[in-house]
Amino acid sequence: MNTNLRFFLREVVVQILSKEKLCYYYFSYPDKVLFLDIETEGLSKDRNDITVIGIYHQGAYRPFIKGLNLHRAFEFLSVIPIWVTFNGENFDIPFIKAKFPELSTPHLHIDLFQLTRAIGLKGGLKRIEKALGITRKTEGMNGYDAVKLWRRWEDFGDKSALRTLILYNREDVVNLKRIMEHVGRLILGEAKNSFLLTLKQESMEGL
DNA sequence: CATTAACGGACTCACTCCCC
DNA sequence: GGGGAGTGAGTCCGTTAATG
Repeated sequence: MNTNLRFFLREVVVQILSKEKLCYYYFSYPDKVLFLDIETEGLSKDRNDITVIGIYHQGAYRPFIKGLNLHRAFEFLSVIPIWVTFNGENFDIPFIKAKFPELSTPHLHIDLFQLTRAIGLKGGLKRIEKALGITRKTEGMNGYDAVKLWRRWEDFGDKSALRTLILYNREDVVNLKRIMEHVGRLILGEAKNSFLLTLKQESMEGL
């Protein structure tokens, strides 16, 4: 086997194992996993602030709101080592780092954006929810609506806007778990099948 | 040996996608 | 609208094979 081919195969194995490993840890340590989704005032972590941090941990959803209790999210984020996000690598975590510079990053970060792509599920969170048959009360809303809802709360004290924003964030973060369960079972199932297939082929060759 | 075409890897660049 | 990652098309360059 030439060097390039060997290098390529090793990369493939590492890729497969890393996906599998993330899912393995997810299912092995459910009490050490939190689902995280933030809402912000805009897209720039330098210019815009976090408005809501939604954390779903052991079946309980907790919203942390700017101006009320946002800093208390730190207590969860600093203690729970496995974080599950959607596109968090490029969005949520840079914002969190900017907000809490003293916070160490998660020991294990599962970015569902990468895992869903890896299994051929294309698109953003909302599109993937649809593909998996997941419905929501805040159907049709997007992140920019979340910005506008926050402005209504902050500028006019509109409590219903804040309630809708929290509901939107709750559905985002709870649906992360449903997607994670689906993707995780699929990846670990595939890994198990490919392992069994290899065993079967090897035993056939032995005959 | 010299030339040329064909091929493939490496690289760039523009574009798209994703989060709010 | 900000910014990072992925993707696909286009380009360049080195290697190889074919041919005179």
